[in-house]
Amino acid sequence: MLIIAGAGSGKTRALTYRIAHMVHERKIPPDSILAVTFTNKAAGEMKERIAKLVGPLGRKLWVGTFHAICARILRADGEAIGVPPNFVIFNDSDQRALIKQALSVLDIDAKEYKPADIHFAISAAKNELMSPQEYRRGRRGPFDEVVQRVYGRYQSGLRANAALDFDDLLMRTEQLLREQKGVLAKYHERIKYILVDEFQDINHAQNEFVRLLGQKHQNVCVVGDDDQSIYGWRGANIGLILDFERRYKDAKVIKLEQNYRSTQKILECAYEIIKHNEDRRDKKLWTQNRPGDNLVQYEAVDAEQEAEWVAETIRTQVNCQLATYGEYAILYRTNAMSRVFEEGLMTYRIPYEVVGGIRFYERAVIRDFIAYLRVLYNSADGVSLRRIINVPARGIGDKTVSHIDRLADANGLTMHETLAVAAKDENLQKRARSAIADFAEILASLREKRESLTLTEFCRAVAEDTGYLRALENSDNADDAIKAENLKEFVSLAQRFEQVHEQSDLGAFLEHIALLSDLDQAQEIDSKVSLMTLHSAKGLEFPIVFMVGLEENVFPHQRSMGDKHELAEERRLCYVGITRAQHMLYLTHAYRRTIFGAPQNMKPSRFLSDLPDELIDRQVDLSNLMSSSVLGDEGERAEMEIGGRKIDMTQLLSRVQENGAKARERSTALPEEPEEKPKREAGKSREARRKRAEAAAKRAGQRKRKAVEAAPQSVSEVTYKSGERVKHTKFGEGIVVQVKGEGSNAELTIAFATQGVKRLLADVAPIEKV
DNA sequence: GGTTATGGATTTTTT
DNA sequence: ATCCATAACC
Repeated sequence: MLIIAGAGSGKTRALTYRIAHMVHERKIPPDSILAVTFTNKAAGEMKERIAKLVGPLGRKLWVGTFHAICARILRADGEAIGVPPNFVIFNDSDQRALIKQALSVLDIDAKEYKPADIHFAISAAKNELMSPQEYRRGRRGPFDEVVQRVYGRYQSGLRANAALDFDDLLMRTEQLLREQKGVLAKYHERIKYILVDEFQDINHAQNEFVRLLGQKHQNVCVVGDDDQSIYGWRGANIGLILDFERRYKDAKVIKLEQNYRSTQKILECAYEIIKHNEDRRDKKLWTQNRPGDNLVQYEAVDAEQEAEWVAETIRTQVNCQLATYGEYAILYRTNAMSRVFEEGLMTYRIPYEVVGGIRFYERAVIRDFIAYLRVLYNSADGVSLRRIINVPARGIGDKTVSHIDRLADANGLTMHETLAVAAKDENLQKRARSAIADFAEILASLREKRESLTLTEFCRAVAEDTGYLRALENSDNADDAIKAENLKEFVSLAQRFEQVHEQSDLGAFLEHIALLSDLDQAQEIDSKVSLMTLHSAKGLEFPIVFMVGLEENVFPHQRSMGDKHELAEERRLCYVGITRAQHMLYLTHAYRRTIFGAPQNMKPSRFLSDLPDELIDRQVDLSNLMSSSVLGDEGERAEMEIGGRKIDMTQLLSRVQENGAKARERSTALPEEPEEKPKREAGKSREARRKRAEAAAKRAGQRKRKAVEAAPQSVSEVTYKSGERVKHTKFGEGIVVQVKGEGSNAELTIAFATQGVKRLLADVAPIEKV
């Protein structure tokens, strides 16, 4: 069965009710049902909802992500194709390290062939189930040649480390099921019903996995929406959802087109965006919900103002009890954009939660510690060993390490085994030898302890015996204190894992953290504004949504420019964002944004101009006019172009009061008294939060100082600020839109109601404030 | 061998 | 603006 389910049409509900029906009405044993999702979040949610419907029986269901399920299959049966049962899972940075190693072995310049690009190519090949040998079919460039060689080397590197990468989990499972008929038969026996969520995001390897598992019983039910396919860059192939009908000849196709989530106006806008895409199944969602309010578009001068406006809007609404913080989401295109919004929210003391982004597990300390655990779990893992061989510094530097490398190569041993050899090698300095011996001793004693200790105790022992924790605590580097805290936090995380999971040995724990990257999700997310990328927002809904940074080259992203398919994907991403909103949607953009530390002029996103005027209320903050790039030199009619729209100056003038009041409000809202640091939430990234809070406080301080400096030096001088109304003896009334310089030397740019825009000197021009 | 200074690249989205 | 790799210095 193929269920084409539009956004907000109750897709997860359809899946969970189907499962409940199968269990309750059809008396199908729950352990013969497999439900597959893409994200842990989705898997968790599904488990929860099924548990509610089905009760304790539901726990026997097999629910998980593709990767988690494959890992489980490979642990159980992978040995048949040479996958070691205690394999570790390499993440991005491990993979990158291995690729760099391969590049240096093959003597290829990492500057010419970027590891990231090669990684991407290898990953793509694996998603297409292509081996290194098959890689070059139909490709013949120097880059492809390099990729092929690195790919081969990389795979043997993985093997030598007893490791699999994310893509291997899929590729090797496919291989296992394809080659080992006995294994396949075993799983056919076990799994009779397969359900797949978000089928539009499926890639070739995953599709093959489903096909092999489902081919016997032909009972496969998939749910998806081609308009929400946003993972093409990861190998997802929309074609496969179409292929489904061909593959399963008597498949039923069901369309869910009623939306239960959003207002009519929001849906209308979503449709206006998506309808521009070609090659989509034409469908139009409808709803019985109320029409709702118009969407609001806000234009800011710069990203800071944009963030401030968002924060202010949220605070005002919450203060008026129109909503609670937990009902808001701020969605942006790239993670890098979260920061400016975090600062804005902090200034207004609004509690928030960043979903995704810099993760706990990606921090250097934590990765170091995990590397220790991995080495102790799987002694073949040389990548991890290399990472921690000199952490904390113990006198085994690069020179010594490459010597060990050579020894390992020469003797055909793992790096770990080579330690014993190296400790006796006369070619090494005595100091290095004893350092190596001490290190090997630490590892050996820890490995022994592993037998008798619980997971938590063992983690504690690793932190202490390796001297890592001590080194961090004794350091006088301020950052190290934070790192020590992190380490302890990690140990208590292990403790929590041990309490929650029945199977809580080291292997299970390592797998858990390898596959679950954002375990530190908020518990009390209900009371906080959620910040996340548009990608992470897929599958979620929020009463009030801010889509921010709607600017060309940000969204649609620069890298998608010029490619029709990628632009179509950006458009789908926009569609996904809009359809997250239940009651209200705000769309914001800024004319200036700092990218890579350099301020850039930005243009409003093309997506904004696709929205129908009558559904959008545009809020143009007058200080936009400060941006001279948007000033037009209009004549008598005194029209100006702002954001591609003609604005009548008289209208503009009528807004002056409002804006002036707002500006005054804003300047008083800004810290008069020293900024009291926003309440911090316990839990994830406490110190990251602290750092950011400090940065924000600093900024606020600077801003304040600036304000003081800008104040008139002498009372006799008249100073002008943008947004103020002035009267010129000849030109009549106008608004100051830009002030260059200070005091009487200032050059003012003034927009006059009848005479257009003029540049005047403050102390010469015959003007006075109105 | 360890620590600090400097220059260059870097940011799409995720299991 | 910040992270990372390499070079210079202790």
